[in-house]
Amino acid sequence: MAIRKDGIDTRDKILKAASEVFAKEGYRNTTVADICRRAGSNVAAVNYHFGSKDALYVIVWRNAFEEALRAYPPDGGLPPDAPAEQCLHALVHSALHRILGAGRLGHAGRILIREMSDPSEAIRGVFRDVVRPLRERTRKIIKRLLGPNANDREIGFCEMSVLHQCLAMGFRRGKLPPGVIKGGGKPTPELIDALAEHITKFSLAGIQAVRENINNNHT
Amino acid sequence: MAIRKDGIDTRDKILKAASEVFAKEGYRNTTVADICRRAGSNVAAVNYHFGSKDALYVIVWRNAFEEALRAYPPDGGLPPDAPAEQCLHALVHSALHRILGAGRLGHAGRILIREMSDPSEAIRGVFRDVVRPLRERTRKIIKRLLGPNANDREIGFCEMSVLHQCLAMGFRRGKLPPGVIKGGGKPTPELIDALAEHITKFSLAGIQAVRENINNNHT
Amino acid sequence: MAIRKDGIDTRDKILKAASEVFAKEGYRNTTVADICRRAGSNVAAVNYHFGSKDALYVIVWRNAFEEALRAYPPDGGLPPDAPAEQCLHALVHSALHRILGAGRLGHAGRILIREMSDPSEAIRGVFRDVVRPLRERTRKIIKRLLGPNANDREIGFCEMSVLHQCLAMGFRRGKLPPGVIKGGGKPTPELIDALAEHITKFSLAGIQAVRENINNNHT
Amino acid sequence: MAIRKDGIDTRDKILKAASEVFAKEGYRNTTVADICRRAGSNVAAVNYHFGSKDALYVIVWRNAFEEALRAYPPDGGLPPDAPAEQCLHALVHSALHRILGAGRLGHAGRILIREMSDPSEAIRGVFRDVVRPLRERTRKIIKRLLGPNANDREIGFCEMSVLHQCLAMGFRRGKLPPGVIKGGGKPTPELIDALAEHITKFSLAGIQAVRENINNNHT
DNA sequence: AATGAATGAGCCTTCATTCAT
DNA sequence: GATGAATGAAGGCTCATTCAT
Repeated sequence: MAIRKDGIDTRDKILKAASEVFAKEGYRNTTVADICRRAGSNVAAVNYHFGSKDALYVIVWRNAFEEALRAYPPDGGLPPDAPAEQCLHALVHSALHRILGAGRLGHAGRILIREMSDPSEAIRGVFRDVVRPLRERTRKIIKRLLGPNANDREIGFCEMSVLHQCLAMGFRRGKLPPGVIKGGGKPTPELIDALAEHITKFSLAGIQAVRENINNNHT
Repeated sequence: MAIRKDGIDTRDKILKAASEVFAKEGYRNTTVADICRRAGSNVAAVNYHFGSKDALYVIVWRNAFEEALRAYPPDGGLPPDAPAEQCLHALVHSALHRILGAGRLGHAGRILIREMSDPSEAIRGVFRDVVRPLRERTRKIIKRLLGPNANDREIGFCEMSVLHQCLAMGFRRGKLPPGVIKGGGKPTPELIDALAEHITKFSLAGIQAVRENINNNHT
Repeated sequence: MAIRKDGIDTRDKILKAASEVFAKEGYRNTTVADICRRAGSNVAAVNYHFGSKDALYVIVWRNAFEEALRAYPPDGGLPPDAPAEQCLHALVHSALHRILGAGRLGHAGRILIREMSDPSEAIRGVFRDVVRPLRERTRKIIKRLLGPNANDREIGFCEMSVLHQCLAMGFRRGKLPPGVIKGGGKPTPELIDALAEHITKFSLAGIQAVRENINNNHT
Repeated sequence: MAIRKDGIDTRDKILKAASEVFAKEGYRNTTVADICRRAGSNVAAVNYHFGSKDALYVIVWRNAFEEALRAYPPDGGLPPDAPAEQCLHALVHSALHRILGAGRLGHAGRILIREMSDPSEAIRGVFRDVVRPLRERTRKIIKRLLGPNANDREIGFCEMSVLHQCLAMGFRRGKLPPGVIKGGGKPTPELIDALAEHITKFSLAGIQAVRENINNNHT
């Protein structure tokens, strides 16, 4: 019944525009007018389709994260009983792609980073839902790598070491420091892969060192 | 020529209030009224003393950073020819204290983190002036640890690994994940020290692994 | 030429919904969306069927009033030459039922009251058409009760005394003051009848007093 | 220190403008812009001085009512033990002046009437505080006039009969029906006095009739 | 005949800044 | 030197209405 193509189009256009602007500018810096201008629609359109700026933000966020998780699942397609080293690599690899990826696929990471340092009231719930599982997964892998003698603090520290190497990439807003890439431009997929390789190797060595330390102290 | 004591007081009170609120809420979430209410002065005071919200922000930022650097110098008081391992520890230790420290001394770190993920136009210049030297210092230490065969990319990657483990702490806004500290509260100086210990050890092992890899590839 | 049954249905549903909402919330507090939600139709329906919110309001008003007048005619079915006392009672009785009556029949009264204190431009015409005859009828009855010596002011005052006792009930929005009815709830038909009884008796005594006063002054 | 005359002036101008517009148009129909235009100030002034439209409304309301009560106290300056007939007259007289009075003194009544038929959420509390005492006073007088045998319903009915004759005048928004005053214009103080006279006499007769009825039924 | 989509005008409020003392 | 008052430029949202099917 009177399904108008442009109805869906406008909604999607707004969603697209919003995810771009939110990712780039953050919640507070983005105005509804910005989004609508970019989507080529009227200011009232956001409210019509989503109810409020807040609600739009939540939807954009959820969409972006789900899409990114689909494109780069944290298990990298590995079986649950794969070696912990491979699991760690898969985790790091997918996280980096989500955070640094170009286009839509990078929005999730960028929004996430913003939320971490500047949480919008609107989104705490979503945030928790999405970040906790990731942390759990990391934790499990770390546990396997540290062995049975590790205590909570040691696990927690290693968890932070690994995750922070990935998350902090979001700071750079897609730009790597000079020296790593000529001109400090945006990272190519190949560079992201190399970075994942590095972080994995770096972290495995770090974790191994912690493990040895634990075992020495226990004997 | 009596120096207007309370003039200076007001200025200082605003500076103090501003650094607290900016650190906690970020630039855009902070209103001039917030600051002035907290400083016990009136809304016009900010503009009167500093010209604009922007200018106040820049000053707050510079002050906070300089104060933090004085309190926790990145060289930790070590002589320039100290062993690279000690230098790395000093670097990490001071960075963590600047970022996680309680009270005024933590403001610098928190403002820094915010700026990284949400740069205010007002501050790009200051930002560069302040961050680059730190990066240079880190780079030099990494270079010494990696040996003469390391190329720019390898150095850059390790530099990021180390710095990001520190910087990302700012995300947490002073709260560590559960398991590391009971209740996820604010970190004590002791905990910060332990964390510095961990990051240093973790990173040295990571760097060492990278170094071995380099040498293997070169033979 | 099948008559679009659901077309009429929609129109009627809107009319019903509108009369309820208008009576309860008043013209300005009612949104077209409110009405359409309640009618189970879409926002465009009001404009489609009635042209505008204003036009719908006018129609609702007229309908409600005519329906109420049919259900409770001001003459109460009395012959024109019935005793003035009975006519007064019939008038009061029907007015109270129109104003306080439950369901559709009360809408007319409630809308009327609202219009009196907050006239919408849209309706002045209708309002006059509908109120004037009532006033005329009241006036005639009062005249008979006051006798031939009453002047316009005396008639007008008594007219107001009687009508206002009825009309002001609309203020209460269907709730009577505590003491009159337990819990201050909505009036039952029996209570309305009792109230009509009271107002009639009260007013007849009042009018009689005015009449005596007139006659004393004239002698 | 730096008391600016115009500060107070603006606040007062807004208060004045607001009480006029609110009384004339009601809460919902009045825009902040209307008020400020009338007060010759900026739209932001309302928020600056009063915090919100709601808060302004509450203040206007309270002011208007208090001022009106001061100008026309419900006891009319009578001693508490004055004859009930005189008390009733004083009550009616003052109520009518408050409701029909010209200029500022009439605003209270007009706002009151609006609130009765179209309550703003903002004001329920104030409303109760202000109306209940009046009702109590009326009730006491009625009780004295009805004698000891009256029950709650009889008292309540009479209370309504008296109060409604006064309150409903607010409907007219200052205009009396044709016949009472040439041209249906605004009531003069003299006319208001005459009306008070009428309502008192009318009501005393009504109450007396109710009383006789009570006593007949009790024997 | 009917409707989901879209719009623009308008409203209340916030806020950095300026004014006048 | 300092401040209470005042402002204008947005910003988010509501709503009656119009558009396109």
